[in-house]
Amino acid sequence: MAGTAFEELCMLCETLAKTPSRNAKIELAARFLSKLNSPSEVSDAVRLIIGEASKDFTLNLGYSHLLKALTNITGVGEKGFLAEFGETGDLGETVRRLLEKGRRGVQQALVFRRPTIGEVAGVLREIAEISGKGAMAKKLRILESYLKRLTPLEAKYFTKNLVGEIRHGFGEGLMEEALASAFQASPEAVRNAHMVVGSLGRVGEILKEQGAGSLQSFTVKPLTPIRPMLAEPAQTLREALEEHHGRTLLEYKLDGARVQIHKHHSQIKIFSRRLTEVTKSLPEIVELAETFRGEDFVVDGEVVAVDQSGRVMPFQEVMKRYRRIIGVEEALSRIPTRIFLFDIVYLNGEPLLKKPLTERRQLLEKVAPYEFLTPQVEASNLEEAEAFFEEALKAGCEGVMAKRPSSPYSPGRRGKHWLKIKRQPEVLDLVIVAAQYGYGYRYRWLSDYYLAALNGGGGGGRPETLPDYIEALHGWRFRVVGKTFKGLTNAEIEALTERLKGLALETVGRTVIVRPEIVVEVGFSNIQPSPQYSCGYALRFARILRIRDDKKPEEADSLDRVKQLASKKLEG
DNA sequence: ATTGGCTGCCC
DNA sequence: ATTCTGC
DNA sequence: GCAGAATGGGCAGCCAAT
Repeated sequence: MAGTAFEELCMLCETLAKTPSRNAKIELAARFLSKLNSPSEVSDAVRLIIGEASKDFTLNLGYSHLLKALTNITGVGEKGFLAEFGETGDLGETVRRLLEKGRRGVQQALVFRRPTIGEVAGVLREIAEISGKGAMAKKLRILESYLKRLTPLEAKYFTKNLVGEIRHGFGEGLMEEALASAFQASPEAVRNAHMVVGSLGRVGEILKEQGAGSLQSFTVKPLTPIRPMLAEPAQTLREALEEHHGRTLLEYKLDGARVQIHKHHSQIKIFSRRLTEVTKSLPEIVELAETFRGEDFVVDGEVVAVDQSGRVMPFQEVMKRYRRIIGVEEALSRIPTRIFLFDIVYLNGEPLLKKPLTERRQLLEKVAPYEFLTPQVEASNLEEAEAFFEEALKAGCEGVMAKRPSSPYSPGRRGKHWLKIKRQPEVLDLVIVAAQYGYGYRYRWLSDYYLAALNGGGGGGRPETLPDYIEALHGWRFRVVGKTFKGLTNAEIEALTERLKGLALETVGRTVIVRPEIVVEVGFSNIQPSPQYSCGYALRFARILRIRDDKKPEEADSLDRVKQLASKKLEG
């Protein structure tokens, strides 16, 4: 049977974008999916509708390559591209409009047979598979030839899939519902299968091929990663205790990287939070896992970097190990790691997802020696909880996790079974020295702000980066220590945009450098050494807490204060 | 052989 | 990762 | 309360340019 046209999928996406009601979106998508011809077509369609394709295989092709290809096809340069982009804030829509204005090489899209869903997915797969010398040129050639033969509408959604931003308000969660509706399965069964197999496209394929009944057999099995269970943020320990009815299990929340360790017979694999394999980067963890008891198991934990004396090192240090595949041996001795396990979801033939946490913890204690487990206490009052929290901070943690003792392991879910309580953010008053126009629904607003501290001297020299240039324009009176788009409501962003436009000094691309007059109170979790900002410091997880109209820029915090806070952290 | 731009993935 | 917003 | 959107700093890897 002939495949369904990709254009039909594009039209569905256009309708989804215009439909606000979630239920209506689900019905539209379900109707579309149930019409499709084959399991592989369902798989491809699901991926292309929610943008899973670009995440499933790595394209190594993005914005700049797209710009290059577009320049070759339409003759429009970066300026023309930015001008068009500024009209909508959407890459896909920009491509559509530019192609409508005309392309070189008299490639009439209509001359070609319309590509099917399977063909478009195949091209993306093809692009992903190219590597080695000359790879970029080859990828670009394919991209260009494809952009030439697609209609503008098709090119829009091809582009959106390329860069992975679909932006029609229809993501994984709603696709799960749509698949359930299209194939008469329960949403829970679809969700469960998704969490275990990792890809919704694959779930759709199975549904089309084997029907809804087949989903029941899906559960954890060693060497196939499942999506890790997630935690919801909570403000206070009190809140966590209340949520868990006065009795909760507290664990260290370490600032490392999530790992899922699988053992099957003698084979060991380690997976990251997003299910990529990191086994080769962590040979010492593999060696360690070989000593654990249990023929087959799947355990969940956090890997952190430690120094020679075993003290937990900052997050940046693990990252030097985490996805490294070149020079692993050398890095191994330079940056030792340590594993902290906190859960087990499979042991010797038996999935443990439905067992209560307390029971899983007991099994985990039988599998791995105590020193490799995350410290855990049971707290039934605030004093106990606070004492443990303090202890966790002293040990170098970002805070604690609070887990409901009876909770099952719900892969990929973020719920109140697991709560994370982080230490209070640190605060600085900083000056907005520049702002950037946003993307998507924020494209008309200056929604992203460069934050700077007062300079006590230093700086100067030839500007090399945009932050340098901003600092130079202000006579190096301020030093940029971060950038944020978080914390303000849309109404506040809109109002701030108007104020900032009135303070504009110079525009560079989509960035507006402004007179340094607006002071904001900024919360953040950390100050880290920065290779990016020339002052050498950067804020982690910065967000605006409030606008300080009561403060003048010269009353903002200084770079010296930033330095002090950073070094205090190191001693602590 | 090194450097730099870019992407993808950690948080 | 964090934050806000519409359903 | 959930799902989705918008976007941060910094790391390694890959490839192209020098």
